[in-house]
Amino acid sequence: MTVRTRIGPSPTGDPHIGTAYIALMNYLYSKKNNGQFILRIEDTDQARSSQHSEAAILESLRWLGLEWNEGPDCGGNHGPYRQSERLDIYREHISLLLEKGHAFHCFCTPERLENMRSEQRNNKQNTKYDGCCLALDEKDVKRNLEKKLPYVIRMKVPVDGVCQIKDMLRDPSEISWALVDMQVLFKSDGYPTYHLANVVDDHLMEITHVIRGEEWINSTPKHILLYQYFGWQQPEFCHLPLLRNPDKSKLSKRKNPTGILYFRDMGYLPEALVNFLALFALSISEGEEKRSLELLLEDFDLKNISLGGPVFNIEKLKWLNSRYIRDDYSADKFITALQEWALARKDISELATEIQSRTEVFADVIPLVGFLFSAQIEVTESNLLSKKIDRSLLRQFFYITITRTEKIDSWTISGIEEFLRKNAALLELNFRDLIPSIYVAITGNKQSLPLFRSMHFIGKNLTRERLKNALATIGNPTKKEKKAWDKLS
RNA sequence: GCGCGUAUUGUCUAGUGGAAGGACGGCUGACUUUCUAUCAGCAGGCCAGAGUUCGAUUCUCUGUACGCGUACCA
Repeated sequence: MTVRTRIGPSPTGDPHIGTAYIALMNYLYSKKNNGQFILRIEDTDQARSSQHSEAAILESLRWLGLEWNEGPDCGGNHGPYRQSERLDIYREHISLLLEKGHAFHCFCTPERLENMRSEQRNNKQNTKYDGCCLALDEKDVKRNLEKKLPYVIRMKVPVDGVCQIKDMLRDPSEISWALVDMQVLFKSDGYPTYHLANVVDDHLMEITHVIRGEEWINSTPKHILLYQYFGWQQPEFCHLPLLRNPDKSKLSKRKNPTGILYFRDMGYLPEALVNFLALFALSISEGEEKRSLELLLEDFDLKNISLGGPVFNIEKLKWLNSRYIRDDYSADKFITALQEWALARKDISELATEIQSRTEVFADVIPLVGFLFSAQIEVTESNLLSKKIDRSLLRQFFYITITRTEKIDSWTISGIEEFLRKNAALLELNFRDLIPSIYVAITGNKQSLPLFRSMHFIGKNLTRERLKNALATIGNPTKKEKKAWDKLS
């Protein structure tokens, strides 16, 4: 049997370094076993999915050099590879479950569910669907459907017994069925949830090994149960530990740069990033850690992976990157690569006339554009602060802006302006008064190239890093402040 | 709260029932006009407690910490 693995990113937000890590492990495992690696876009969340994000995912994975055998762009024999284009398939399968009595219609309103859960919490019970709609008979269901009441479809779950979860890297573990919720499989918008789509697709796409993050361990019983309901053989499961921040919390944008494209824009080399991520599964105890993808493949064994959540250590990544730059690049190649990075990574021409109009002689240009190409810029407290803006409010402005960048998807010039204005309005700050401080945070100077265009050029990830740096300079929020400010943002 | 998972230096890790090894980072020195790089060296560790044992970082139990889950998000 051919080994087939997959990466199933959901196109919500910036492609994440964690996705690269899981993708790499799937890629390496399939290659090691002469198998195939599939890319599937899991866009079942209509509200949050975007085309922009999907394009960014393909771009990032391609940049890393993780080529897939089948995917939404190149097709394959098991398509389509975008879940939003497979709705008929899911409908077919959900009615199968309905027929067999493994699933049921649920007409409970979100309000009722919310009340039910808070009551359960008050009684120190586990929150779990109470099975209210399980009592509905066929006639009730039919009547409700005719009334066009909104509904979801939930899976039935055994009342007692335990589910055993086998994992390639761990001892089998057990979870009692009593603890497993009657998961929604089909949402009221007619889209499947991850659980249904994932199982159906993995089966139909003949995925043999499901290698994914350990955040899925707890819902694995639901997946196992679905395989049983359908009468399918379940794949091998392998749950990988999640990447961590330096403080051991789950890797997050708030604390660390996590966008794959951020690393590209900062001048990391894809081979260095891949090498670095692969080190987590290599367990090379001695000898050279700098290894090409081919070399990595030679010694790759999923079993070597350490189960403790590894901290994403950017210092070591930088060291590896510098090794690649020194060892693998001639002076000529280095200059060429540098030029490509600086001028072709994004279209500097969008700023050309702005730069031009501020240039007396060419020598003016480098200091003027320096901030566009730097990872860090120097900012001082006195430059950031302004008489017109209260310090605490300015800190709050930076804080909510950082937080809110996570939620906006597109990053257009006009969108950026609107975004900043909204945040200012939220704090009842005069936007004009605020501008100088933002200039300093982003460019390092009170006067520079146009702000929104500059922010657009450096991108959302770097913008966030600059704002974080500015916030740290005038004082990170205390725990109390964080709590209060989080409510606003 | 409940469930699941994990635990070797600051970080990534190797390894073992009998003096814990490598890499990044740090520090010192050599080289270099300086800074890198390079070379040489130094410091730093088995989460805690109990049990089994002649002997436990390794086996068992308990605890602690951290993470994940507890959604019509994935």
